[in-house]
Amino acid sequence: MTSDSRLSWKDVRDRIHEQILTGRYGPGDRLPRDADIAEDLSCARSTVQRAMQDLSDSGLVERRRKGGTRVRAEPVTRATLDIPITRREVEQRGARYDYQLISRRTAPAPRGVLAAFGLSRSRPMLRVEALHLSDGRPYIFEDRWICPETSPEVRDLDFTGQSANEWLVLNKPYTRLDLRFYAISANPRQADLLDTEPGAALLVIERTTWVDEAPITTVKAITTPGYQLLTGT
Amino acid sequence: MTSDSRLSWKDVRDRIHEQILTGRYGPGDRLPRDADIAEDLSCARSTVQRAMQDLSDSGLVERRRKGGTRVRAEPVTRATLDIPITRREVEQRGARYDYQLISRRTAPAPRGVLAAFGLSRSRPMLRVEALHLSDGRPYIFEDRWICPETSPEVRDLDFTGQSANEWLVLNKPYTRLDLRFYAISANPRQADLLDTEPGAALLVIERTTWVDEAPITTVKAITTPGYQLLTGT
DNA sequence: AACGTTAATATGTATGTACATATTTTGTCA
DNA sequence: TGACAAAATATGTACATACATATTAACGTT
Repeated sequence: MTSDSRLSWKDVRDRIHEQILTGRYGPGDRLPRDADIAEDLSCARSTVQRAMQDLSDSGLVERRRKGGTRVRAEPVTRATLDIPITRREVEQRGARYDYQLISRRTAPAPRGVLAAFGLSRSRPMLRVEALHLSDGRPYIFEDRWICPETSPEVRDLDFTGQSANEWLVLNKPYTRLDLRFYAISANPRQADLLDTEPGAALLVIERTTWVDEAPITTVKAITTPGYQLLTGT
Repeated sequence: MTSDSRLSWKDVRDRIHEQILTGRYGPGDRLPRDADIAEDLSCARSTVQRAMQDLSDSGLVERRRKGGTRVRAEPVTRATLDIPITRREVEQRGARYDYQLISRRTAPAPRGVLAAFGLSRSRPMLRVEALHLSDGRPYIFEDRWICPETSPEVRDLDFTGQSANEWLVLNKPYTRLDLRFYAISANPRQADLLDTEPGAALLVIERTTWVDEAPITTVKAITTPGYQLLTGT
């Protein structure tokens, strides 16, 4: 990758990956130590280290100090998921984006919300319901709770122009994120809002964020029928 | 992290992360070059590089040669998803795992399967339908197509004892993976297999894998009602 | 002003060395 | 034999240096 003579860490990674692919090393097998591989390929140990780091990140291999490196015995399917701001998601599909605030009011957080945050005692939070539209048709309905103790600014925001989704993602970076996906049957209200039939199967993307243990927001993004969430490109 | 005097790359990363959190650098802003940060913190540039690499991987920051480092203007919610082998998933919940082969036969791959692989002309593939059970109750129904040209071994496997899920994950590492999630309404057959009502909302996890452009398998994992897919721990 | 070439520059990579850290292994003593 | 301490060891990190590479900025020519 770097030059034609020197070995790049990606070359080393691919080499080892291939040896795993071809069965040279099977699940649970121990690989040679970095230093030996480095000598074998006549490159620096740090180059092997970088390659191994990547293989470890991708879940193919497990490394432990003194224990060495071994191929994962119980492999997992690991993927990275990118969820953009909804506006951007719509626009990137070449559609026109619209946003509609449905409700915004403060109320004591219900049990489900407290559970998502891992809180025990109840407290008032800001609930924002909104609809994202693609080419004028409902796209995602979001039901969001925001903790005003962590984000006092929200008291002065009405979320009519800019969605809470966008404002939070732009202004409230998080240190911890929980994501969950599941399917629900549309209840009458959801069906009405999303312009579909009650009972329709809907994918829900639930997201909860914190800054250092302090809860920021939790949101249920209820998608329209047929919505698909993809990995990669 | 390393010692008490020297600065570890995680320290540097957290420091910069915090400066982004506190608004010292906002979306789109350009950060100082690595070398300057290194001098500021009196550490090596490679330490800053390592920290920046991590911030870049986590989607918080974008780096371009000569262009420098800047805070992502359109942030994304990035998460890593680990999908274990179904057997292990069940066992880790403390439940008993059972597996039931429903059908195994060769047939021309339908359009949807060819589309998933990105193939144009049809060809025969092995279809395997199976049920994973948790404590004797249906857990996931998998509808899988395997390309026998890429994995000739499957011709001699009956998948009665070991599931195709497990065999493939253990023996067929992939180089490319596509994942998609969506919701469906159970049709009568699915409802019957999963012991639920027709019309129930079900989460579907669709997975397609390749080795270097050669298709391995594509599978629809149709989960039981209430199933949730989580990130992190 | 428009365009293509050249220089400048910030990040990316490779290397060697020196320690740090987490485990395992070994050794010792009761 | 068993428990605990000490040595051995493989990975992890930090640093300094040298070069590679991609991209922007500068510059001159038409």
